[in-house]
Amino acid sequence: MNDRKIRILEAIIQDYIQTGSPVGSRTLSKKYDLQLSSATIRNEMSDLEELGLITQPHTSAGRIPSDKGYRLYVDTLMDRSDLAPDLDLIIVKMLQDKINNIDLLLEETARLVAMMTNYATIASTQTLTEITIKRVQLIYVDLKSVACVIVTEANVIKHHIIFPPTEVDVNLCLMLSEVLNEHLAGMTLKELQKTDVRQLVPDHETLVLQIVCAIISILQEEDSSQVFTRGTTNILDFYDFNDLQKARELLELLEQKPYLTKLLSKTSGNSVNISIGEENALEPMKECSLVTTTYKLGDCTLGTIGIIGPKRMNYAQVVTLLEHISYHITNMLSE
Amino acid sequence: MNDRKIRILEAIIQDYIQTGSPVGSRTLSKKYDLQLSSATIRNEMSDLEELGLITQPHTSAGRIPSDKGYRLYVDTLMDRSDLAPDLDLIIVKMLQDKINNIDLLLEETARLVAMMTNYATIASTQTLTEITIKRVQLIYVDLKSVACVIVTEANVIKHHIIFPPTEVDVNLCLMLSEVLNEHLAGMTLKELQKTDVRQLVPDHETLVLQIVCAIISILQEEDSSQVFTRGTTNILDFYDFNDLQKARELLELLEQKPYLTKLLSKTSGNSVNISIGEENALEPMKECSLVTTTYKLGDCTLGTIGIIGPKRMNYAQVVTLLEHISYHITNMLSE
DNA sequence: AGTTAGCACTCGCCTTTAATGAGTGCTAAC
DNA sequence: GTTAGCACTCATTAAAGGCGAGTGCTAACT
Repeated sequence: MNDRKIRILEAIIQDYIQTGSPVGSRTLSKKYDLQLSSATIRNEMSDLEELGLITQPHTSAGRIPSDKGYRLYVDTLMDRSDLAPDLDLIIVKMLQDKINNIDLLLEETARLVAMMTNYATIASTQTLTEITIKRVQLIYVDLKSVACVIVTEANVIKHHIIFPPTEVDVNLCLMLSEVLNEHLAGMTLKELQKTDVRQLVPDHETLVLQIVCAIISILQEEDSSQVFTRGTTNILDFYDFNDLQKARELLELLEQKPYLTKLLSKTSGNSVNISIGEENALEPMKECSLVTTTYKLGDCTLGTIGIIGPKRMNYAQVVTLLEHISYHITNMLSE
Repeated sequence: MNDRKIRILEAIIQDYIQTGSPVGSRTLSKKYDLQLSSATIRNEMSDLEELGLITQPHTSAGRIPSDKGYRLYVDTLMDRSDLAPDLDLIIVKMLQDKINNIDLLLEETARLVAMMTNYATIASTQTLTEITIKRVQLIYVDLKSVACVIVTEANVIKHHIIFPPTEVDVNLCLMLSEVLNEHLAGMTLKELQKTDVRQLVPDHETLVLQIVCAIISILQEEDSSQVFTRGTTNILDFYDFNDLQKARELLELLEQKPYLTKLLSKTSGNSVNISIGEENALEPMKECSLVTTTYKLGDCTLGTIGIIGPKRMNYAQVVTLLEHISYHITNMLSE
């Protein structure tokens, strides 16, 4: 791997990302300032193919980058492109009035990212298992039903309606709210599960148990994590007409929350994550790349944003955009 | 329009719904028990075309039903097919444990319908403008924020977080909850808007005003109506490969809540509604049919279910299914 | 030894051409 | 009023041929 090979590989990847058709030696020698004849480039390309960085779709076609080639590119070659400064402004403007409602914020973010990139976008709130409870409140609905509302550390509000075995009244609800608040505020799900709540209110042991079960189910239910997808139809552009079937499978997958949650769950660390082609676990994603990032409140991950594009997506643009979005949201949330 | 024409029209529509390719006179005379030669049928078909009930995609092709033809069919010709009795059981089983959470119920319903029909399915909760408030509760979150939770007549719970101008405490929240409950419970949005709330708690006029505004915005916000779509990829089957573009437009439309709400808002009456081809207002829907129904609690419409299929959809099956689903949900909810 | 020009060969893609067959309208006979 | 027969239409499919981008290999050049 000499410097010349690197330059040629970079040119191939850039050209392929731009045009979408296999890149030939003649194109490279003419379009890029490599100072080499097409024959020399052909020799180098042959080597690059042996190294597994590029492949030929068929004999007598140009070369396209392999997964390994893309990986090398995003890891070492790619330089972050700058984001147009007015885009920063737009991002902040579009999102700042949604900052009080995390669901709306997510939805808007997904819309925005999809619009700016023309790729499919997913945004999700984290499951609440590691978030602490800030407040618990029971609301008397009628004789036979009580709404159980919890507010988490991140000001996310969730609720669940329960039907107690015996009739209830307003005062009971208030009293229990007070007791529960006192004992449960500040706990995470794990702590809550370890707590023995049966002694809290001796007269209403079963009711309290029922309520705490409801809270636990709110926190751990998959349903507590919202997921939004936007711009999914862009997927139809990734594939050629003949394998519409594949695009369809992917679209179907994006309709199902469990898969989406799984897809985004791998996002780790505090920067941008990239998963290319075969690196993706899910079958329909193996022709795609996934770029994800998270946004946080303090140390606590609140949600994830992901972009699904073709393997030949504009990584530089996408990474830059996600970095900025994540930065702005994290910033706004911490105020 | 003699009886023979009706029989021929019916045969054409049935055959086209089944096969999807234009129906010719010879096919009709052989496949259906009309006791007529193809030549006679040709003459009748020519008449049916003049009446605007069928059309030819091009000279020398068979006939396909026009929108007007389908309309006649669903209005007078179509006989309800029976639903397999075990399907009734499945419907009840799948839905009954979601009955306490209207959002989950909807999501599951959409999934179920999409699975059973292989058409795209939409389900939405109604906007809450005409529903009465059953209970209001303020939850003290921290010094600077208060969660405002309302429970509606249908046990739907909604919330909104507000940031009062001055600091608050637990007792203030409880006191205000009590007062608001006393005065607002039983009101609909319209009544609420007419009410002058400024005198309720003289010491906290602005706060109360802010809270009531929050309630109003919860009730009237478009966002308060959840919409779920399932099986949207089935749309790709409706169109041929060449006008993939149209399918795409429709898919895009189904990603945008305002359009979906608009689409379903036309559903009226208490039975099943059918809208065929050009009868649909939205451009990308003009190649489709939409079948909708509602489910209710008492007199109050709680939500809508809609199925989007090709104009040649199996109306009998879809109508029957929706009737049953609507019946079961309405039934379950009223318990 | 590295680089380049030249050449034969490959193969996907596009266009043209021809064949096929389902279907129609019209006419004349039953 | 119904039906058989016939000429005609036209989308669809398959085969054939030309085009062009691209490759690998060889031999010559620096």
